[in-house]
Amino acid sequence: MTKAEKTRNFIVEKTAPIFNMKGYAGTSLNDITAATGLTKGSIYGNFANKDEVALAAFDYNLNNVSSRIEAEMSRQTTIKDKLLVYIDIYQKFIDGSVSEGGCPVLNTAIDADDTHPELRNRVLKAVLDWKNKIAKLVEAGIANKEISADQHPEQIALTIIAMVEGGIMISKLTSKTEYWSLIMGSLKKYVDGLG
Amino acid sequence: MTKAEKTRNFIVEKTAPIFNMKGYAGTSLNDITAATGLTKGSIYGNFANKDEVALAAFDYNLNNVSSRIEAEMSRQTTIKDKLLVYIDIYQKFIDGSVSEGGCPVLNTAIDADDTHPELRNRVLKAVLDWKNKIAKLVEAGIANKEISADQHPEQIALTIIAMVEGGIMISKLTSKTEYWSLIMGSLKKYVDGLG
DNA sequence: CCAAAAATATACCGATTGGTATTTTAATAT
DNA sequence: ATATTAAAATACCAATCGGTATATTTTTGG
Repeated sequence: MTKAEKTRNFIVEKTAPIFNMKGYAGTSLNDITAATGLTKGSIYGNFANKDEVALAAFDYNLNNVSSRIEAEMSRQTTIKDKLLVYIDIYQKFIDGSVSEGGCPVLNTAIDADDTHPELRNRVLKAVLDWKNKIAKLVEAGIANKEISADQHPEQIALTIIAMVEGGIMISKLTSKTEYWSLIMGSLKKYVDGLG
Repeated sequence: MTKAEKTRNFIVEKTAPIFNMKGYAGTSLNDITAATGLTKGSIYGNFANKDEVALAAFDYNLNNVSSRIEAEMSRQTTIKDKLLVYIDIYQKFIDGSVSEGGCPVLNTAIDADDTHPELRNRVLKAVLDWKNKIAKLVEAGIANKEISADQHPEQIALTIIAMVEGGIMISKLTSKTEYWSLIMGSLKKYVDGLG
């Protein structure tokens, strides 16, 4: 890893939580230099512009959550347990014990969908990938009789994502982990009722 | 209504969709003057600062959705049908046939929760009021035997809000009304299963 | 250790930000 | 109709915005 690569990573690590909390328009270059301790010249020596930093920060934030989810999923044996890993993982993103600012998918979707096409495309891909991943899990669950055959994989995937992301919005806004538990209780019941 | 009141309303009407789409930090005073055709002097003659415009715009956007929901709810007779009015109402907010930028509660919650305490407090109150309103409906449903007595009103309220708001995020981001239909299909099933 | 190259810091740029003091225009009450 | 008041437009402000050219410092290969 060259010095430039190290610095690039360093900048992304330090600014990713800021972009996640303040959004693209709300994060200034002053925020970026303050968080890194670097100067504007150094930032622009490693990134062409603010957009590139924001895009890299989103990728970093997304990988941060999806890698944790993937790791936890591989520890689970049943499909239903795999579908429920979001509950524990995202709790940590809500209470701030892991990253700051909540879910980057939700934040970036709201932040960028009417304002920043490039960023929107990335989070769009993330949501579609997420949906397809869950749908495939459901198909596997149908194949091994864990889930009944009359279930609609895509619908289940979308419903799970909606409950998770909606739950994050509510719990983060209200700072009530109890609300997260209640909503996730409904999700458990939903997944349990799939077959 | 005095001239000043008229102008105030005019400014709020014109800028409300912009704040809903671009967020607080993303909406500049230039956006405001461009949307209204007024000058900065006129804006600041009617509002103390940008914050006041943003707060008034949120109130306007919130009232826009909640008044439509209330009107549609009063047309429904059963509790379950009342709980399902969000499906049709919010579809119009997603496809842009009514207002622009999606749900102001979701947008403002994500935009403000880490950045703008005053705006956050307003949307926080909106979500809690919304939750309490649904919980009361559920209690009425339990009272008239429409919903079984072992159901948890607050949990149901939070679950419905989560599914609606999560569904809005997905459907707006992907521009797929089909996804909205699928998620709302799950909501219907959920509400139907309450008793 | 030393020269070439790479990375960072400094100093600056025009444009835009939110906001204000003052002047001009429009509305209103007598 | 006119004097008074209210509202809107003009012209300005310092600060910050994203970005760049250049100088200085580090790193790296020989």
